[in-house]
Amino acid sequence: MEEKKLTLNLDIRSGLPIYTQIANQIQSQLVNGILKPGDQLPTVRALAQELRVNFNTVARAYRILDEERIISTQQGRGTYITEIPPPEVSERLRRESLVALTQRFINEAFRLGFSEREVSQMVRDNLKSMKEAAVNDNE
Amino acid sequence: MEEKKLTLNLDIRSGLPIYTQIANQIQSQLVNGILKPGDQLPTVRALAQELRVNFNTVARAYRILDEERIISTQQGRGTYITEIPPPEVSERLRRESLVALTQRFINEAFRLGFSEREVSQMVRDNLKSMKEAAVNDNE
DNA sequence: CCTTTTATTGTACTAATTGTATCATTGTCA
DNA sequence: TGACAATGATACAATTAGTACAATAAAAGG
Repeated sequence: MEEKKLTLNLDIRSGLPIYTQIANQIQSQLVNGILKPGDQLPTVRALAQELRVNFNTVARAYRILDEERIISTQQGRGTYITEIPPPEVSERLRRESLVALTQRFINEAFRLGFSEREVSQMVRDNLKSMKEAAVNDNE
Repeated sequence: MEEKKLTLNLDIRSGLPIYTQIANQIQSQLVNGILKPGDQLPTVRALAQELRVNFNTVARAYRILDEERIISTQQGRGTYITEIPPPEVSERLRRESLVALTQRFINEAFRLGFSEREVSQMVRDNLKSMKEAAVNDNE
């Protein structure tokens, strides 16, 4: 669950940009179970050296996967595979997990002495500021 | 009121720096009553060893909490939860803990692939059914 | 007891490692 | 050849680790 070698095969003639190839192959290795949630990916510089590529190209691949929430890149620390919503999980189980998650959240909030009003207000505010942040990202 | 074990859970995939995670969790344990005023926290080196982290990382977390007057760090002696949190501080802590709790909840829900709409709907439903249950209890 | 020594604890400063941002260069294709 | 996408170069910022130090407490010696 740590420090995989991460063997990638780049093909110059494929026509696909290098960063796309890197991103695709990491994603497919995750789907195939070669990479697992929690795994640390090589640093942008290490993988770049291995692939004989500029590290910004690797960083770009990582950024794509990060935006898709497949990995989590953290300045000063490294990049890690995140959990993925398992596609094989049924919609019913998915909903159930949200229900459970929500109940835990609300119970905890009540235990801290917050009112129903405070809780729903906080959820609204939080969702709103999140949406605004997303909008800013697109401008 | 002394020498708690202080169980913390670091998540490398959370995207938050370790020092932030440590500070947040100590703060929330105080709000939740797991830690109490006057409690001595582990030494920076002890907690660092336990978490497999450099002790400066723990020291940074402690410094953050110290600046917020939540703990008192004393060179040569140790670090302690502040004795009497001023009322405005404890109220602030209470609110901040709700913010943090809400953010964790929403992040987790998004990570599971739920939309903003689904999340807010689920919170509404859950609060509503809770209120109804409370009414039934009083009949 | 009091003083000196040693151990323990947090602090300060710096270095190393990591990802990010910005702009320049290259190459391809209409 | 001009525009645009891909890649490279360079400087930067954030996080964590390494080392030396200072303050306090505890232990030792007299």
